[in-house]
Amino acid sequence: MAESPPLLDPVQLGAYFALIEVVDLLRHAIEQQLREAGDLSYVQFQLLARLNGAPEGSHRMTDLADGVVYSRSGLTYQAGLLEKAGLVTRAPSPEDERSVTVTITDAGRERVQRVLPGHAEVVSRMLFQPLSGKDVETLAGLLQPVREHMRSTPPRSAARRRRR
Amino acid sequence: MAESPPLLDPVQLGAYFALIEVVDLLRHAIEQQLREAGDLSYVQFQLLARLNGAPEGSHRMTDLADGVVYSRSGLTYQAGLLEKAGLVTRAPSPEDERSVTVTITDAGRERVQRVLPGHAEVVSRMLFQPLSGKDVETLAGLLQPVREHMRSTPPRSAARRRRR
DNA sequence: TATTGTTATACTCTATAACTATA
DNA sequence: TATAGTTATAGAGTATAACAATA
Repeated sequence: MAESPPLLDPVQLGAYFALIEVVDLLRHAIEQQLREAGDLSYVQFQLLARLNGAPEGSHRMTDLADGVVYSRSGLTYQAGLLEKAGLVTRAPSPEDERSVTVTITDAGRERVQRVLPGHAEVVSRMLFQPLSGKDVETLAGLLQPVREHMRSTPPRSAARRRRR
Repeated sequence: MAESPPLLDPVQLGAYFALIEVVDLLRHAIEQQLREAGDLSYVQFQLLARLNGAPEGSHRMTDLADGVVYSRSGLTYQAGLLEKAGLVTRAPSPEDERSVTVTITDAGRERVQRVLPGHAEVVSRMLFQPLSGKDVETLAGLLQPVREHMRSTPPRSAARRRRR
């Protein structure tokens, strides 16, 4: 049996560690800002923001889950919190009685607006301040293919994640 | 009052979203791998890895906390779990009786070794597969200054984080 | 039968505040 | 007084499995 070479070279390790640390610090700061400015968790903000950007301010639960949450029950839980807070409503979908349509309320839109400036400020200050415009383009250009690759690649132990 | 321009331009938004999504998916996959291969959470793995890389396999609690955990009690909790699992030991520091020195055990080192190949495989496959060697260098070069900037910048609401 | 969503439940993790002990 | 760490406690979030209803 041959000795397997290390799977990651030093440059890769550096990129990986930096990536994780940067996002960790950024995310922590954002979560604090969202909590203080609008009493929202990051997941809740993501859900609201997605609804806010949707044509009718609505999505089916299944569509909402995509990319934000990893289990159905997790989404039900978060949607329940948002509903209790009056930021969304839930109603059976007209076309498919099994589905639930989640809709953002006016209060929900206001909440997003209230939180947005501070959110952008944190991202701008922490992430983009040390980067030039050209840098940001480069960064976006590098991450785009990675994102697509991750989205399209079935998580190696598939079964478990049929439903995201 | 002047209308404030959006703080983030479309390219920045794209970079930001991609960054968050990529790390989110990556981290989720890694956490699954670590749990299955070695019954470790990411935080626990980070702590063990740091100890494993330390000169004597030891760190004071305070040093250990740095960058991995955001509250002292959180570290006590995780260190307690690792100790209960026999992966580290804790003992009062010789020089400063207030401090606790955490040391990785042989079992701890074995655990890290057991988990490492799979970890590297996930990172390699998910993150680096779509990137060229040159891309990785560029990415590392972009993230490095951001990382340093974040480390050196006091979190705007300082007081709360005197102790990390 | 397959899909959509909810519920019950159990568990992990995090954070705040109060506390102990040493410097 | 300040620092290092622990404990008690409470809360937020997540995931699995069992379930009900619709397609």
